[in-house]
Amino acid sequence: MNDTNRDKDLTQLLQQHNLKVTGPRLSILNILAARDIGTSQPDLENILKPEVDRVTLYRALKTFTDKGIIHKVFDTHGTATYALCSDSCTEHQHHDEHLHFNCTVCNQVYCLNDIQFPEIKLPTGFTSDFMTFTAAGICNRCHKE
Amino acid sequence: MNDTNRDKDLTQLLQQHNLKVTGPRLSILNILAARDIGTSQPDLENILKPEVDRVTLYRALKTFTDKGIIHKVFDTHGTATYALCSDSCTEHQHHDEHLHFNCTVCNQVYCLNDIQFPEIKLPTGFTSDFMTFTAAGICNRCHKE
DNA sequence: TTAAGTGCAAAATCTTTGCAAATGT
DNA sequence: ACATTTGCAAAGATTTTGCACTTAA
Repeated sequence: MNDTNRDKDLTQLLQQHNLKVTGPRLSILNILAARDIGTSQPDLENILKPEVDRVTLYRALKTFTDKGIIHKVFDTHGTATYALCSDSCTEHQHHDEHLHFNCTVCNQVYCLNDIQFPEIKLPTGFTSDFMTFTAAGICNRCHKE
Repeated sequence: MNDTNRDKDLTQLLQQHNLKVTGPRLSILNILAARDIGTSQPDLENILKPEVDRVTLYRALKTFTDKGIIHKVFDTHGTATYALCSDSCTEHQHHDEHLHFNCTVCNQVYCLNDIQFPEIKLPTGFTSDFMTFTAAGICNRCHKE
């Protein structure tokens, strides 16, 4: 997809959620859309500096998360990374039950959508509505380099 | 186990790692040993306040983690919780590959040692040496209440 | 005795809040 | 035009660092 088409998509994405289409918001979404991996707030801050104010970034991430446009995935250090939601995410519920891979070299978080989530039987008395699975190691790009 | 025996164990635990046996350290380890669930730094801080200084707590948690006495487990909000290591953890490597359960009511983290870790096949080019699995939901105690 | 550990103060970070100015619709 | 969004400043919260005093061994 070329940049023009992506911008158009992202514009629609914002409009669909009754959010105004602004420069900072498009910049943030463009990065997330282009990278296709989870990106942390500090990383986004560095990429967008100094065009986008840090506070604007915080607020945009919160707004996007609340609206169901992006979701948080935590890397193995507990740092939040952000990624665009699939279409099935809504304002009220996120569907993010796939595996994640956190590369210890580039520290990015991959969504492994193709791998089936394992079946887990919890002990008696425990009920779960949300599960996360994260593997840490070295990704294919970092292996090659 | 009664408190006297536990103190003796924890004293030995510190000595085994060439750490001095001090009041703050025993207090921290006592809480972790008694609770048998992951406990966050803020929770520990409140429990130990005002006997133990916040800075001392930070430093003790870091020292214990470095020495392989405790390890971090992240809850589903990315907050670190701390739990005593099993014997197989060493200064050089932690073995914490069991399932965790994070109750959304009491927010505590349970280690589900009895449940087998699922087998996962990663995509080509990805290698992993560490995996985490966390289920979020309601624990058996909170269901009863 | 003395190296390790503690506690206080202060610095450095990280995150949120308030508000006036700018901007999208 | 007007509500939303932004950017700056400042407040608040969290974490780290420096250093003199204390304490376990």
